[in-house]
Amino acid sequence: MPRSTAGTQGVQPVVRSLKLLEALNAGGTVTLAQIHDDTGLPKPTLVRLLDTMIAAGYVRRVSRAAGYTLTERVLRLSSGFRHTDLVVEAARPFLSALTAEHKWPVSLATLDRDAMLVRLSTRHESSFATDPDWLNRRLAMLMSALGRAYITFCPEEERRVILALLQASKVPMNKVAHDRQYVTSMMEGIRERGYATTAPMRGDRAMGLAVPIMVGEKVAASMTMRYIGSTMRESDAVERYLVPMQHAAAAIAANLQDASAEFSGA
Amino acid sequence: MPRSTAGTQGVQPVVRSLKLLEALNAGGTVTLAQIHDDTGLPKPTLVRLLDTMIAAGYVRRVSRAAGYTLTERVLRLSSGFRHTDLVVEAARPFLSALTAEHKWPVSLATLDRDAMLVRLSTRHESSFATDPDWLNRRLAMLMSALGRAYITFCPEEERRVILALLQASKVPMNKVAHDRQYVTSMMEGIRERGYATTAPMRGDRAMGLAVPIMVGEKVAASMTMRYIGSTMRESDAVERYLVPMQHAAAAIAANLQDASAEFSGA
DNA sequence: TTTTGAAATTCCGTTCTGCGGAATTAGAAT
DNA sequence: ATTCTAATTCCGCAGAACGGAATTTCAAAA
Repeated sequence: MPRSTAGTQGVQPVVRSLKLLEALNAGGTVTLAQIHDDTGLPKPTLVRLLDTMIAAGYVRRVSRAAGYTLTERVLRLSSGFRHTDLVVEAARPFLSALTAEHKWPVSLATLDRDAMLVRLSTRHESSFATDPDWLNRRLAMLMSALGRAYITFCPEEERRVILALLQASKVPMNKVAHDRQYVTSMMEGIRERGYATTAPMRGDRAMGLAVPIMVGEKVAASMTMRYIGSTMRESDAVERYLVPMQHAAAAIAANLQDASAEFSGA
Repeated sequence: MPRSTAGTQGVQPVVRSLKLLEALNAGGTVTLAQIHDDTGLPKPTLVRLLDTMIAAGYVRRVSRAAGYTLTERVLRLSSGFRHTDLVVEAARPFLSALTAEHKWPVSLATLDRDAMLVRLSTRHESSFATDPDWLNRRLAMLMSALGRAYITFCPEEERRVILALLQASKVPMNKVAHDRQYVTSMMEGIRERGYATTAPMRGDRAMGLAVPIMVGEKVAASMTMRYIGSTMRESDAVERYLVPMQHAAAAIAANLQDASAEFSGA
């Protein structure tokens, strides 16, 4: 049993107060009785918790009759959760599934200005740790499989902006952005084949096979499977993994659209 | 001392967990040490709280080294806080100030489909309670000062929709929407004078003096001062209160824009 | 206005839980 | 492999949270 659970399900007042906040969110302005019905918590307990939240500035008592309501301060409880995080959440189980079935680690990255930021990785779920952990690190746009998949499939307008940023960049890895010929033919190849690969690096045994996660015309993220080049040829990897990867990408995109509908409509 | 505070400021674990959530929001993915520095809470306590939140689904441990991060579930803690609530928050102190200075109650309403919903009132802060409390009730668009102020100053497109809704309505009070002549001349008068008044009602001693709260071209809300007609003529009320009301409206709009910038940009 | 009744709030003794310093362990870096 | 920092678990005490019962509040009815 990892992480002791001490017989109870965590710190009780915390669990209860989160329940309470969700109830307030659901109802707008709610009376004590309604909260009591929704949460099943005893009224004196609710009053105590509500008083605490009022003192902390998250809740206001409207009137005895109307009950309680949230203040704008609750926005601080989720303001740091960026929209791109939704992709990460939606993708998590699918990446795990891919790794469980095919064994290689899979990771996912989103655009971060002029590079790809690795947001999610199943490295620790795979026995075949290839690289050091790239989680939360930035990868070069034109050298990494993740970056190539992104820039190739993103809308024309966006691609133009990114390339301009890369050309203005002083980082050596971005120098290739000046080579129009190289960039264009690379992207043509990727579009044709439907996947991107890592640029060959000195002494890097790990190969990447990356596909975009498309939501409409936009690319929400890209994901890559990292395998060790010496164990199989690229054509073998493509034959085995490309279709599963593409299916996963489509499924993630579908989940994502459901999720955003849920939160913009409510 | 109203509402006992028992020597401490509320339920401790709740206060602490809210602090913790804010820290996680500020940092994205944060290590235990960072949270410790941010919040000043002891590490064992933080681990206990974090475990609780993980069990509840609001937090995930990324890795020992990278630390902890929020899950999409935190959106449930504030998803119920609608954008229009921001106006209410921003307006609150200004309405209180108006009532403190001029004694009459002031209230604020936002559009709710085809009527105005009273969102805020200083009725209980004024000695001169005029009406029963209209908080959270819906007022007729064309008869109330609040509704008239809104529909007169809102964008053309929006006005057309509202009028269509009113004409389709079966509520007797909305019948006047069919009288084009009446509606047009009423709005012309309001635009000229810069404020709206309540439609004269039988036996209603209370008079309203309402102005819009404009954010750009849009009307975020309208606010009205309610005074007793027999104590002064409309011209007196206008002379004394119109300019303060307009200033307050402008100040509220300014505050509001700051507030929304803070939360969309972060 | 007074009355009435339902609902919100406070009280307070009991108990159990949250607390955090110290000890331990995990894991990254070398 | 070794080292060393930072995360995590342990555990006995203190006092905080708990919630049933009593009380108060407030709005609507008379």
